[in-house]
Amino acid sequence: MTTTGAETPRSPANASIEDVARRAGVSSGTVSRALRGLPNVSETTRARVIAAATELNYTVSPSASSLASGRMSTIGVITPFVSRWFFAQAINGVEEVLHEANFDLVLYIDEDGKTFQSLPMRRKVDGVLLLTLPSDSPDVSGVRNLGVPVGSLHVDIEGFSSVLIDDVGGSSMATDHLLALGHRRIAMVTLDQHPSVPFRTGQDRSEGYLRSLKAAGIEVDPLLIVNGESTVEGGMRAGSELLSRAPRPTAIFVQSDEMAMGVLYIIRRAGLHCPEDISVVGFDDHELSNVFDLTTVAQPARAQGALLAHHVLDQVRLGSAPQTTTLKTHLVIRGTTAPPPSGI
Amino acid sequence: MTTTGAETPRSPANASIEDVARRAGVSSGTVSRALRGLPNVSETTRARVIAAATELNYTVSPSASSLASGRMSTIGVITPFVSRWFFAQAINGVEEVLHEANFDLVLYIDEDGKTFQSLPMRRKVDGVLLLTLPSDSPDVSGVRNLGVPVGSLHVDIEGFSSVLIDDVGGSSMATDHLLALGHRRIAMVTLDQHPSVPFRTGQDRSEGYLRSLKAAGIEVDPLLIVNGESTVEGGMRAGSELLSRAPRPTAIFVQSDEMAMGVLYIIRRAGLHCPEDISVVGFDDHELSNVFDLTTVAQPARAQGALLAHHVLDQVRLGSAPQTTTLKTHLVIRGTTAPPPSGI
DNA sequence: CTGAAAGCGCTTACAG
DNA sequence: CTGAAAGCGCTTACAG
Repeated sequence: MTTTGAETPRSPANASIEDVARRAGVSSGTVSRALRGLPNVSETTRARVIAAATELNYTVSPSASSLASGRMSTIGVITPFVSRWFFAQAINGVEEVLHEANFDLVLYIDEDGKTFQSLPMRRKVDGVLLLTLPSDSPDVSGVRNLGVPVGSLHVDIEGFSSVLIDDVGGSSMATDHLLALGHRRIAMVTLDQHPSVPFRTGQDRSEGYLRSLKAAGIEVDPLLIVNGESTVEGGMRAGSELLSRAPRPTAIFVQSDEMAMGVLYIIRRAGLHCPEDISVVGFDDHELSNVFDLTTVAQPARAQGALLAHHVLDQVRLGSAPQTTTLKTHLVIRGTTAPPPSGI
Repeated sequence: MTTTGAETPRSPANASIEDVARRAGVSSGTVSRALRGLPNVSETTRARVIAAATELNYTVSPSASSLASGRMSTIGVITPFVSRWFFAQAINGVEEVLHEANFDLVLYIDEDGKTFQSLPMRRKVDGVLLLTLPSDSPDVSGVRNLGVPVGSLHVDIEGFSSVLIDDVGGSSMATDHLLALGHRRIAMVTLDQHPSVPFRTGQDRSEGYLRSLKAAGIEVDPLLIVNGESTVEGGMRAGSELLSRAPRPTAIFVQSDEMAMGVLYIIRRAGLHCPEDISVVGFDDHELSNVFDLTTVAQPARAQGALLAHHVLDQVRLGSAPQTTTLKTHLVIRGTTAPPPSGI
């Protein structure tokens, strides 16, 4: 097989740093420094090296580079789902930041915490981003012993970077909005609660609701609080249950938009109208929320992922300390909330 | 810092293969063979090595292993979105298979085909899975020149493995269903068409519709075919347009469930009822389709990802030839389709 | 500013 | 069945 020139090398068995060094008339050490933009390389030499590298279509061998330097340029991301709105958005934010920083994203989808035992990312990542925690036991010691910076979303763990949102405040806003419209009989559909896990999301959102009711002098009716299991289907079940209460609630605060979609479905299916007969507020600002015309508490999921990635990247590259940031939420008022039916 | 025994090594600066060899009283070459389950190692030696490795909590250094062997145990996945149903499901399928095979999944989210130019996965993956193609020009030569097996979803490219579905047949089924219910004035909302790209999805789904109408002896009305831009919002726009036609169509075949959700929203918002006034069929069987009670053509997105991963893994590990598989679709009849209003 | 050389931690023919 | 040794392709003190 003859080649007609170096112009279009048909996968010419990847040039090595030695090839580049030879072509540029320098040592491989100099090539390494020049290509990585290190100081102490004359500009003329650097230019020559870059030219040679370009001509040879050279790319550094990641494994050789990692082996020699100990840097992997890779961040492991552990997520329970890739298909749910919040996680998908967070991953988008993470990916954008890592990509920009020339880090690779190794994805581990882990619903039940197996990854925390087998640690498949061991020795191949410079850092780990936890979009979730092991569900049974909050044992993150394996990840901690990896010896690399770790960041966690929505959970504040000693020694880890984290990004949180004000779940209490957000839920309180949602509840206050319903109160301001004149509602008194306000139900709540909760996320799954994890008693043994430091995920405070569900508890915090409940707390905001309780706090607002209390501030308004309204007694809490435990029959108006139902678990929606974090899913659309669970929201449907919870919605059915709440519609059967007598007297029926005039408004429902739902701790996630996906569950709220289930609730809305049930309301419509029961022949009721939202918001004329009953108001609904969600939490998330899911991308379909506007399609459902759903009033909701918006949280910046993508920004949370991006920020978490930045925190961990700072630790990896600058050796800085773990950082914790709490992001704001805000109420998005759409068409599923209105004053209660006048008959009540 | 003193250690109180080898039981709970607090990140003991990662044992190397030499440490294991010393402890087991063999050479590092034997350790390598024993741990990888290669033949030509006596079972007693293997047991000794495994014991030593366990005691030292040894894990092979991926970069050293890759450098020496040339194998990366990593597959690159390029996807335009992680948040859309089809891609999220496909990624789930891919991840499961790769995880099972002990391969890492490096994720590249790439909406506009940049990845095909910069090739960030160069020299670090054993194979590439394309859940998308560069949108401007169908130039996959960069990926091809990577010199590793490539698989593509929904596009059949020479030299690549691929997984396809019968889009023509599926759309034809959907249209036939509407015809069987008695509809004659059947509109269609199309996916974005990519004239220069070998993505046949949109064209094929249109073809199935046209074929069924033709077989039924119905003349195609170009005013009843509108582009929905592949999004919920696009579906809303397309829906509005179609509702303004006179006479109004009695049914709409929508080429994706997400667009169909937009169409359903518009129908409801126009004060019309589905399916009493107008029927709608989607395509996908999106996870929210049952919430919308949407009749649709189901395609196994997760299985497609899994199968594509298998195909490429076969090429990587067995050196087998690229494989192409076409998967079936089936009609899921729910509540958005019914006979046309009797007045018509 | 640059080079020579050690070293990163494995895998893999090659002998035996 | 096992060992000695070369080699994978870089990075990084260390000299100069």
